[in-house]
Amino acid sequence: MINIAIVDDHEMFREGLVLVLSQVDEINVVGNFNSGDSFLKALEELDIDIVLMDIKMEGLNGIETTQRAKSVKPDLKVIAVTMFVEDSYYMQMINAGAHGFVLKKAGKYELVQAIHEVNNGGNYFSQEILQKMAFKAISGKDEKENQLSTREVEVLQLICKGLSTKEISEALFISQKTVEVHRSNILRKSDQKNIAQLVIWAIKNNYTTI
Amino acid sequence: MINIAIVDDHEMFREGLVLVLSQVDEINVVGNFNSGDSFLKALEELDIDIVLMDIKMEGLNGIETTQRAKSVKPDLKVIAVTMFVEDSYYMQMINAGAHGFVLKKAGKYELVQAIHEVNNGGNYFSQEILQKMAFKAISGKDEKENQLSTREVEVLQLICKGLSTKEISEALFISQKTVEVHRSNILRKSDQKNIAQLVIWAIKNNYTTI
DNA sequence: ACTTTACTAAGGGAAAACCCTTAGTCTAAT
DNA sequence: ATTAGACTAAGGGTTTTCCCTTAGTAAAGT
Repeated sequence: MINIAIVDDHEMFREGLVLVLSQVDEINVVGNFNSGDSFLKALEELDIDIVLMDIKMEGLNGIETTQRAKSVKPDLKVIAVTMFVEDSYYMQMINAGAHGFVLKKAGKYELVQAIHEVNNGGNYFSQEILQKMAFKAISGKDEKENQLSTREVEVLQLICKGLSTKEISEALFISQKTVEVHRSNILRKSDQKNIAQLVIWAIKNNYTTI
Repeated sequence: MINIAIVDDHEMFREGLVLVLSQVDEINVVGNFNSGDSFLKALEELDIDIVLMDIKMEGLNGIETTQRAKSVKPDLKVIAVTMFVEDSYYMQMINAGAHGFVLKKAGKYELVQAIHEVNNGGNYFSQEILQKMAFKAISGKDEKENQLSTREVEVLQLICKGLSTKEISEALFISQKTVEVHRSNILRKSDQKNIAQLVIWAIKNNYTTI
Protein backbone atom coordinates (compact mmCIF):
# COMPACT_ATOMS: atom_id res chain seq x y z
CA MET A 1 0.00 0.00 0.00
CA ILE A 2 1.19 3.47 -0.93
CA ASN A 3 0.07 6.13 1.50
CA ILE A 4 -0.86 9.34 -0.25
CA ALA A 5 -1.62 12.81 1.03
CA ILE A 6 -3.11 15.56 -1.11
CA VAL A 7 -2.49 19.26 -0.62
CA ASP A 8 -4.62 21.55 -2.75
CA ASP A 9 -6.75 24.55 -1.89
CA HIS A 10 -9.25 23.76 -4.62
CA GLU A 11 -11.85 21.82 -2.72
CA MET A 12 -13.65 20.17 -5.60
CA PHE A 13 -10.45 19.17 -7.33
CA ARG A 14 -9.09 17.77 -4.08
CA GLU A 15 -12.26 15.83 -3.30
CA GLY A 16 -12.27 14.46 -6.80
CA LEU A 17 -8.66 13.42 -6.55
CA VAL A 18 -9.32 11.63 -3.27
CA LEU A 19 -12.08 9.62 -4.86
CA VAL A 20 -10.13 8.89 -8.03
CA LEU A 21 -7.16 7.60 -6.06
CA SER A 22 -9.26 5.71 -3.53
CA GLN A 23 -10.45 3.53 -6.39
CA VAL A 24 -6.93 2.47 -7.24
CA ASP A 25 -5.48 -0.72 -5.76
CA GLU A 26 -2.36 -0.33 -3.67
CA ILE A 27 -3.13 3.34 -3.09
CA ASN A 28 -4.39 4.59 0.22
CA VAL A 29 -5.33 8.23 0.67
CA VAL A 30 -4.43 9.02 4.27
CA GLY A 31 -5.17 12.71 4.26
CA ASN A 32 -6.12 15.73 2.26
CA PHE A 33 -5.38 19.34 3.13
CA ASN A 34 -6.52 22.68 1.80
CA SER A 35 -3.32 24.52 2.70
CA GLY A 36 0.39 24.01 3.18
CA ASP A 37 0.02 25.01 6.79
CA SER A 38 -2.59 22.43 7.71
CA PHE A 39 -0.54 19.78 5.93
CA LEU A 40 2.64 20.65 7.82
CA LYS A 41 0.78 20.54 11.11
CA ALA A 42 -0.47 17.03 10.43
CA LEU A 43 2.73 15.81 8.83
CA GLU A 44 4.38 14.28 11.89
CA GLU A 45 1.39 12.29 12.98
CA LEU A 46 0.68 10.71 9.63
CA ASP A 47 2.45 7.92 7.80
CA ILE A 48 2.79 9.37 4.34
CA ASP A 49 4.81 7.99 1.44
CA ILE A 50 3.95 10.49 -1.25
CA VAL A 51 2.36 13.91 -1.24
CA LEU A 52 0.54 15.30 -4.24
CA MET A 53 1.24 18.98 -3.90
CA ASP A 54 -0.43 21.84 -5.69
CA ILE A 55 2.07 24.61 -6.38
CA LYS A 56 -0.20 27.59 -6.49
CA MET A 57 -1.97 27.97 -3.16
CA GLU A 58 -3.09 30.82 -1.00
CA GLY A 59 -0.73 31.38 1.90
CA LEU A 60 2.14 28.92 1.90
CA ASN A 61 2.72 27.81 -1.67
CA GLY A 62 3.73 24.34 -2.81
CA ILE A 63 7.42 25.14 -3.06
CA GLU A 64 7.69 26.53 0.44
CA THR A 65 5.53 23.75 1.82
CA THR A 66 7.74 21.14 0.15
CA GLN A 67 10.90 22.71 1.54
CA ARG A 68 9.52 22.74 5.07
CA ALA A 69 8.08 19.25 4.82
CA LYS A 70 11.38 17.85 3.54
CA SER A 71 13.28 19.48 6.38
CA VAL A 72 11.04 17.61 8.82
CA LYS A 73 10.81 14.35 6.88
CA PRO A 74 13.64 14.11 4.32
CA ASP A 75 12.37 10.78 2.99
CA LEU A 76 9.00 12.17 2.06
CA LYS A 77 8.35 12.09 -1.65
CA VAL A 78 6.60 14.93 -3.39
CA ILE A 79 4.83 15.02 -6.72
CA ALA A 80 3.98 18.50 -7.88
CA VAL A 81 0.55 18.87 -9.42
CA THR A 82 0.04 22.04 -11.34
CA MET A 83 -1.84 23.94 -13.97
CA PHE A 84 0.90 25.33 -16.20
CA VAL A 85 4.04 24.11 -17.88
CA GLU A 86 6.34 26.98 -17.29
CA ASP A 87 9.93 27.82 -16.65
CA SER A 88 10.77 28.42 -13.04
CA TYR A 89 8.17 26.04 -11.65
CA TYR A 90 9.77 22.70 -11.96
CA MET A 91 13.28 23.94 -11.29
CA GLN A 92 12.15 25.42 -8.01
CA MET A 93 10.20 22.30 -7.15
CA ILE A 94 13.11 20.01 -8.01
CA ASN A 95 15.35 22.19 -5.90
CA ALA A 96 12.83 21.93 -3.11
CA GLY A 97 13.02 18.16 -3.44
CA ALA A 98 10.12 17.07 -5.65
CA HIS A 99 10.40 13.73 -7.42
CA GLY A 100 7.66 14.22 -9.94
CA PHE A 101 5.65 16.72 -11.85
CA VAL A 102 2.18 16.15 -13.28
CA LEU A 103 -0.15 18.61 -14.97
CA LYS A 104 -3.68 19.01 -13.71
CA LYS A 105 -5.00 18.36 -17.14
CA ALA A 106 -3.39 14.92 -17.04
CA GLY A 107 -5.65 11.93 -16.50
CA LYS A 108 -5.94 9.33 -13.80
CA TYR A 109 -3.61 6.85 -15.50
CA GLU A 110 -0.74 9.25 -15.85
CA LEU A 111 -1.11 10.27 -12.23
CA VAL A 112 -1.12 6.68 -11.01
CA GLN A 113 1.89 5.92 -13.17
CA ALA A 114 3.70 8.87 -11.62
CA ILE A 115 2.84 7.66 -8.13
CA HIS A 116 4.19 4.16 -8.82
CA GLU A 117 7.32 5.50 -10.44
CA VAL A 118 8.09 7.80 -7.55
CA ASN A 119 7.19 5.17 -4.98
CA ASN A 120 9.75 2.82 -6.53
CA GLY A 121 12.43 5.41 -6.03
CA GLY A 122 12.24 6.93 -9.47
CA ASN A 123 11.13 10.22 -10.92
CA TYR A 124 8.18 11.12 -13.05
CA PHE A 125 7.89 14.17 -15.23
CA SER A 126 5.05 14.59 -17.67
CA GLN A 127 5.90 14.77 -21.36
CA GLU A 128 5.18 18.50 -21.52
CA ILE A 129 7.62 19.26 -18.74
CA LEU A 130 10.32 17.06 -20.26
CA GLN A 131 9.95 18.95 -23.52
CA LYS A 132 10.40 22.24 -21.74
CA MET A 133 13.47 20.92 -19.94
CA ALA A 134 14.95 19.57 -23.16
CA PHE A 135 14.35 22.83 -24.96
CA LYS A 136 16.00 24.72 -22.18
CA ALA A 137 18.97 22.37 -22.11
CA ILE A 138 19.44 22.71 -25.86
CA SER A 139 19.11 26.48 -25.90
CA GLY A 140 21.76 26.40 -23.16
CA LYS A 141 20.32 29.16 -21.06
CA ASP A 142 21.74 29.38 -17.62
CA GLU A 143 18.99 29.23 -15.02
CA LYS A 144 20.77 31.10 -12.34
CA GLU A 145 21.63 34.13 -14.40
CA ASN A 146 17.99 34.78 -15.11
CA GLN A 147 16.58 34.21 -11.67
CA LEU A 148 14.74 37.16 -10.25
CA SER A 149 16.05 38.71 -7.07
CA THR A 150 13.85 39.21 -4.03
CA ARG A 151 13.32 42.84 -4.85
CA GLU A 152 12.55 42.10 -8.47
CA VAL A 153 9.89 39.61 -7.45
CA GLU A 154 8.42 42.24 -5.18
CA VAL A 155 8.32 44.79 -8.00
CA LEU A 156 6.91 42.20 -10.41
CA GLN A 157 4.05 41.45 -8.06
CA LEU A 158 3.20 45.12 -7.78
CA ILE A 159 3.33 45.49 -11.56
CA CYS A 160 0.86 42.62 -11.80
CA LYS A 161 -1.41 44.37 -9.34
CA GLY A 162 -1.52 47.20 -11.84
CA LEU A 163 0.66 49.71 -10.00
CA SER A 164 2.56 52.24 -12.10
CA THR A 165 6.27 52.90 -11.65
CA LYS A 166 5.48 55.95 -9.56
CA GLU A 167 3.08 54.02 -7.34
CA ILE A 168 5.57 51.20 -6.91
CA SER A 169 8.30 53.65 -5.92
CA GLU A 170 5.97 55.08 -3.28
CA ALA A 171 4.97 51.65 -2.04
CA LEU A 172 8.56 50.51 -1.64
CA PHE A 173 10.02 53.89 -0.57
CA ILE A 174 12.53 53.93 -3.40
CA SER A 175 13.00 56.30 -6.32
CA GLN A 176 11.18 55.90 -9.61
CA LYS A 177 14.53 55.45 -11.29
CA THR A 178 15.28 52.41 -9.18
CA VAL A 179 11.92 50.91 -10.03
CA GLU A 180 12.68 51.54 -13.70
CA VAL A 181 15.92 49.59 -13.35
CA HIS A 182 14.04 46.71 -11.73
CA ARG A 183 11.43 46.76 -14.48
CA SER A 184 14.08 46.60 -17.18
CA ASN A 185 15.93 43.80 -15.45
CA ILE A 186 12.71 41.84 -14.95
CA LEU A 187 11.81 42.17 -18.62
CA ARG A 188 15.30 41.14 -19.67
CA LYS A 189 15.48 38.16 -17.32
CA SER A 190 11.99 36.95 -18.15
CA ASP A 191 12.64 37.45 -21.84
CA GLN A 192 9.31 39.23 -22.28
CA LYS A 193 9.00 42.43 -24.20
CA ASN A 194 6.17 44.30 -22.55
CA ILE A 195 3.90 44.39 -19.55
CA ALA A 196 1.11 42.37 -21.13
CA GLN A 197 3.43 39.46 -21.82
CA LEU A 198 5.09 39.90 -18.45
CA VAL A 199 1.82 39.60 -16.54
CA ILE A 200 0.96 36.34 -18.30
CA TRP A 201 4.48 35.10 -17.71
CA ALA A 202 4.24 36.00 -14.02
CA ILE A 203 1.00 34.09 -13.65
CA LYS A 204 2.39 31.02 -15.37
CA ASN A 205 5.53 31.22 -13.29
CA ASN A 206 3.65 31.48 -10.07
CA TYR A 207 4.87 34.92 -9.13
CA THR A 208 1.32 36.14 -8.86
CA THR A 209 -2.17 34.73 -8.77
CA ILE A 210 -5.23 35.77 -10.64
CA MET B 1 -33.12 10.35 -10.17
CA ILE B 2 -31.51 13.45 -11.62
CA ASN B 3 -29.54 12.76 -14.77
CA ILE B 4 -26.38 14.79 -14.95
CA ALA B 5 -23.87 15.38 -17.72
CA ILE B 6 -20.50 17.02 -17.18
CA VAL B 7 -18.67 19.07 -19.80
CA ASP B 8 -15.12 20.08 -18.86
CA ASP B 9 -11.85 19.78 -20.71
CA HIS B 10 -9.91 19.30 -17.51
CA GLU B 11 -9.75 15.54 -17.31
CA MET B 12 -8.81 15.13 -13.68
CA PHE B 13 -11.37 17.65 -12.52
CA ARG B 14 -14.03 15.98 -14.63
CA GLU B 15 -13.19 12.50 -13.41
CA GLY B 16 -13.24 13.75 -9.85
CA LEU B 17 -16.59 15.40 -10.34
CA VAL B 18 -18.06 12.21 -11.78
CA LEU B 19 -16.97 10.28 -8.71
CA VAL B 20 -18.11 12.93 -6.27
CA LEU B 21 -21.57 13.09 -7.82
CA SER B 22 -21.86 9.32 -8.26
CA GLN B 23 -21.74 9.04 -4.50
CA VAL B 24 -24.78 11.23 -4.08
CA ASP B 25 -28.24 9.67 -3.82
CA GLU B 26 -30.73 10.73 -6.47
CA ILE B 27 -27.94 11.82 -8.78
CA ASN B 28 -27.02 9.79 -11.81
CA VAL B 29 -24.08 10.82 -13.97
CA VAL B 30 -25.07 9.78 -17.46
CA GLY B 31 -22.14 11.22 -19.35
CA ASN B 32 -19.02 13.30 -19.23
CA PHE B 33 -17.41 15.14 -22.12
CA ASN B 34 -14.12 16.87 -22.65
CA SER B 35 -15.45 19.39 -25.17
CA GLY B 36 -18.57 21.27 -26.15
CA ASP B 37 -18.53 19.51 -29.50
CA SER B 38 -18.52 15.97 -28.15
CA PHE B 39 -21.31 16.93 -25.76
CA LEU B 40 -23.49 18.37 -28.51
CA LYS B 41 -23.00 15.26 -30.61
CA ALA B 42 -24.20 13.03 -27.79
CA LEU B 43 -26.94 15.36 -26.62
CA GLU B 44 -29.85 13.92 -28.60
CA GLU B 45 -29.23 10.34 -27.62
CA LEU B 46 -28.94 10.95 -23.92
CA ASP B 47 -31.59 11.67 -21.33
CA ILE B 48 -30.08 14.60 -19.49
CA ASP B 49 -31.75 16.81 -16.89
CA ILE B 50 -28.87 19.06 -15.95
CA VAL B 51 -25.49 19.80 -17.49
CA LEU B 52 -22.57 21.03 -15.44
CA MET B 53 -20.77 23.18 -17.93
CA ASP B 54 -17.29 24.59 -17.72
CA ILE B 55 -17.13 28.03 -19.31
CA LYS B 56 -13.54 28.19 -20.35
CA MET B 57 -12.80 25.37 -22.75
CA GLU B 58 -10.64 24.88 -25.80
CA GLY B 59 -12.68 25.06 -28.99
CA LEU B 60 -16.34 25.65 -28.30
CA ASN B 61 -16.65 27.46 -24.98
CA GLY B 62 -19.35 26.96 -22.39
CA ILE B 63 -21.42 29.90 -23.51
CA GLU B 64 -21.58 28.83 -27.14
CA THR B 65 -22.15 25.22 -26.17
CA THR B 66 -25.03 26.24 -23.91
CA GLN B 67 -26.64 28.31 -26.67
CA ARG B 68 -26.48 25.45 -29.14
CA ALA B 69 -27.62 22.86 -26.65
CA LYS B 70 -30.61 24.97 -25.66
CA SER B 71 -31.60 25.47 -29.28
CA VAL B 72 -31.78 21.68 -29.62
CA LYS B 73 -33.26 20.95 -26.21
CA PRO B 74 -34.86 24.07 -24.73
CA ASP B 75 -35.77 22.27 -21.50
CA LEU B 76 -32.20 21.34 -20.73
CA LYS B 77 -30.91 22.96 -17.57
CA VAL B 78 -27.40 24.26 -17.37
CA ILE B 79 -25.28 25.04 -14.35
CA ALA B 80 -22.12 26.95 -15.19
CA VAL B 81 -19.04 25.79 -13.34
CA THR B 82 -16.16 28.19 -13.44
CA MET B 83 -12.93 29.40 -11.95
CA PHE B 84 -13.48 33.12 -11.57
CA VAL B 85 -16.16 35.46 -10.28
CA GLU B 86 -16.10 38.14 -12.88
CA ASP B 87 -18.34 40.51 -14.68
CA SER B 88 -19.31 39.39 -18.14
CA TYR B 89 -19.34 35.68 -17.34
CA TYR B 90 -22.60 35.17 -15.63
CA MET B 91 -24.47 37.71 -17.71
CA GLN B 92 -23.49 35.91 -20.87
CA MET B 93 -24.30 32.54 -19.35
CA ILE B 94 -27.68 33.73 -18.09
CA ASN B 95 -28.41 35.12 -21.52
CA ALA B 96 -27.40 31.79 -22.98
CA GLY B 97 -29.93 30.15 -20.66
CA ALA B 98 -28.01 28.95 -17.62
CA HIS B 99 -29.96 28.38 -14.40
CA GLY B 100 -27.05 28.27 -12.03
CA PHE B 101 -23.55 29.34 -11.41
CA VAL B 102 -21.07 27.58 -9.14
CA LEU B 103 -17.39 28.29 -8.60
CA LYS B 104 -14.87 25.50 -8.99
CA LYS B 105 -13.52 26.23 -5.57
CA ALA B 106 -16.95 25.43 -4.11
CA GLY B 107 -17.39 22.14 -2.32
CA LYS B 108 -19.52 19.10 -2.95
CA TYR B 109 -22.40 20.26 -0.78
CA GLU B 110 -22.82 23.56 -2.55
CA LEU B 111 -22.77 21.83 -5.90
CA VAL B 112 -25.37 19.27 -4.84
CA GLN B 113 -27.53 22.04 -3.44
CA ALA B 114 -27.29 23.86 -6.76
CA ILE B 115 -28.28 20.72 -8.64
CA HIS B 116 -31.36 20.17 -6.47
CA GLU B 117 -32.36 23.80 -6.67
CA VAL B 118 -32.13 23.87 -10.44
CA ASN B 119 -33.80 20.49 -10.79
CA ASN B 120 -36.79 21.81 -8.87
CA GLY B 121 -37.17 24.60 -11.37
CA GLY B 122 -35.23 27.20 -9.44
CA ASN B 123 -31.95 28.99 -9.86
CA TYR B 124 -28.73 28.74 -7.95
CA PHE B 125 -26.02 31.35 -7.84
CA SER B 126 -23.12 31.06 -5.45
CA GLN B 127 -22.75 33.75 -2.82
CA GLU B 128 -19.75 35.32 -4.58
CA ILE B 129 -21.69 35.75 -7.79
CA LEU B 130 -24.69 37.20 -5.99
CA GLN B 131 -22.44 39.76 -4.33
CA LYS B 132 -21.04 40.78 -7.70
CA MET B 133 -24.53 41.09 -9.10
CA ALA B 134 -25.74 43.10 -6.13
CA PHE B 135 -22.76 45.41 -6.32
CA LYS B 136 -23.34 45.97 -9.99
CA ALA B 137 -27.04 46.63 -9.45
CA ILE B 138 -26.31 49.15 -6.71
CA SER B 139 -23.57 50.94 -8.62
CA GLY B 140 -26.16 51.18 -11.37
CA LYS B 141 -23.79 50.54 -14.20
CA ASP B 142 -25.47 49.70 -17.42
CA GLU B 143 -24.18 46.43 -18.79
CA LYS B 144 -24.81 47.18 -22.36
CA GLU B 145 -22.96 50.47 -22.43
CA ASN B 146 -19.80 48.83 -21.29
CA GLN B 147 -19.89 45.79 -23.46
CA LEU B 148 -16.93 45.43 -25.75
CA SER B 149 -17.56 45.47 -29.48
CA THR B 150 -16.31 42.68 -31.73
CA ARG B 151 -13.37 44.75 -32.85
CA GLU B 152 -12.50 45.73 -29.30
CA VAL B 153 -12.46 42.10 -28.23
CA GLU B 154 -10.17 41.38 -31.15
CA VAL B 155 -7.80 44.15 -30.12
CA LEU B 156 -7.96 43.09 -26.49
CA GLN B 157 -6.91 39.57 -27.37
CA LEU B 158 -3.95 40.85 -29.34
CA ILE B 159 -2.96 43.10 -26.44
CA CYS B 160 -3.03 40.05 -24.19
CA LYS B 161 -0.80 38.22 -26.63
CA GLY B 162 1.72 40.97 -26.03
CA LEU B 163 1.40 42.82 -29.33
CA SER B 164 2.17 46.53 -29.37
CA THR B 165 -0.16 49.10 -30.90
CA LYS B 166 1.94 49.11 -34.05
CA GLU B 167 1.88 45.33 -34.33
CA ILE B 168 -1.86 45.23 -33.76
CA SER B 169 -2.41 47.84 -36.46
CA GLU B 170 -0.39 45.69 -38.87
CA ALA B 171 -2.21 42.53 -37.86
CA LEU B 172 -5.63 44.09 -38.39
CA PHE B 173 -4.68 46.31 -41.37
CA ILE B 174 -5.83 49.48 -39.62
CA SER B 175 -3.95 52.59 -38.56
CA GLN B 176 -2.17 52.90 -35.24
CA LYS B 177 -4.49 55.74 -34.36
CA THR B 178 -7.50 53.48 -34.69
CA VAL B 179 -5.90 50.91 -32.46
CA GLU B 180 -5.22 53.66 -29.94
CA VAL B 181 -8.90 54.55 -29.96
CA HIS B 182 -9.83 50.93 -29.36
CA ARG B 183 -7.28 50.65 -26.54
CA SER B 184 -8.69 53.72 -24.82
CA ASN B 185 -12.25 52.52 -25.19
CA ILE B 186 -11.35 49.09 -23.87
CA LEU B 187 -9.67 50.59 -20.81
CA ARG B 188 -12.63 52.87 -20.20
CA LYS B 189 -15.24 50.16 -20.61
CA SER B 190 -13.35 47.64 -18.53
CA ASP B 191 -12.66 50.27 -15.89
CA GLN B 192 -9.01 49.27 -15.71
CA LYS B 193 -6.25 51.81 -15.72
CA ASN B 194 -3.35 50.10 -17.41
CA ILE B 195 -2.33 47.09 -19.43
CA ALA B 196 -1.30 44.98 -16.46
CA GLN B 197 -4.74 45.29 -14.89
CA LEU B 198 -6.39 44.86 -18.26
CA VAL B 199 -4.66 41.54 -18.94
CA ILE B 200 -5.80 40.13 -15.60
CA TRP B 201 -9.29 41.46 -16.23
CA ALA B 202 -9.32 39.85 -19.69
CA ILE B 203 -8.34 36.49 -18.25
CA LYS B 204 -10.98 36.66 -15.54
CA ASN B 205 -13.57 37.73 -18.08
CA ASN B 206 -12.75 34.92 -20.41
CA TYR B 207 -11.58 37.10 -23.26
CA THR B 208 -8.28 35.28 -23.33
CA THR B 209 -6.73 32.19 -21.88
CA ILE B 210 -3.42 31.71 -20.22
C1' DA C 1 -35.87 59.67 -42.66
C1' DC C 2 -33.53 59.84 -38.47
C1' DT C 3 -30.71 58.25 -34.78
C1' DT C 4 -27.44 55.38 -32.88
C1' DT C 5 -23.39 52.57 -32.84
C1' DA C 6 -19.17 50.67 -34.67
C1' DC C 7 -15.25 51.47 -37.07
C1' DT C 8 -12.26 54.19 -39.06
C1' DA C 9 -8.59 58.10 -38.80
C1' DA C 10 -5.97 62.19 -37.47
C1' DG C 11 -3.91 65.99 -34.49
C1' DG C 12 -1.81 67.17 -30.39
C1' DG C 13 -0.09 66.81 -25.99
C1' DA C 14 1.05 64.64 -21.37
C1' DA C 15 2.62 60.77 -19.05
C1' DA C 16 4.60 56.47 -18.67
C1' DA C 17 7.46 52.95 -20.15
C1' DC C 18 11.64 51.52 -22.08
C1' DC C 19 16.71 51.44 -22.74
C1' DC C 20 21.30 52.87 -22.19
C1' DT C 21 25.09 54.41 -19.21
C1' DT C 22 27.54 55.38 -14.83
C1' DA C 23 28.16 54.80 -9.93
C1' DG C 24 27.95 54.37 -4.91
C1' DT C 25 26.90 51.20 -0.86
C1' DC C 26 26.41 46.89 1.25
C1' DT C 27 26.51 41.94 1.90
C1' DA C 28 28.18 37.40 1.08
C1' DA C 29 31.32 34.26 -0.73
C1' DT C 30 36.14 32.63 -2.03
C1' DA D 1 41.32 41.19 0.70
C1' DT D 2 39.08 40.84 -3.46
C1' DT D 3 35.25 39.64 -6.17
C1' DA D 4 30.47 39.23 -7.23
C1' DG D 5 25.77 40.41 -6.81
C1' DA D 6 21.87 43.16 -5.10
C1' DC D 7 20.00 47.45 -4.42
C1' DT D 8 20.08 51.95 -4.87
C1' DA D 9 19.98 56.35 -7.92
C1' DA D 10 20.55 59.64 -11.67
C1' DG D 11 21.18 61.46 -16.48
C1' DG D 12 19.42 61.43 -20.93
C1' DG D 13 17.26 59.66 -24.58
C1' DT D 14 13.55 57.14 -27.54
C1' DT D 15 9.33 54.93 -27.89
C1' DT D 16 4.84 53.79 -26.42
C1' DT D 17 0.86 54.52 -24.09
C1' DC D 18 -2.74 57.32 -22.69
C1' DC D 19 -6.23 60.91 -23.20
C1' DC D 20 -8.53 64.52 -25.46
C1' DT D 21 -10.84 66.34 -29.57
C1' DT D 22 -12.98 66.19 -34.23
C1' DA D 23 -14.92 63.71 -38.12
C1' DG D 24 -16.33 60.74 -42.01
C1' DT D 25 -18.61 56.29 -43.44
C1' DA D 26 -21.43 52.27 -43.09
C1' DA D 27 -24.72 49.39 -40.90
C1' DA D 28 -28.72 48.66 -38.00
C1' DG D 29 -32.66 49.86 -35.57
C1' DT D 30 -37.09 52.92 -34.73
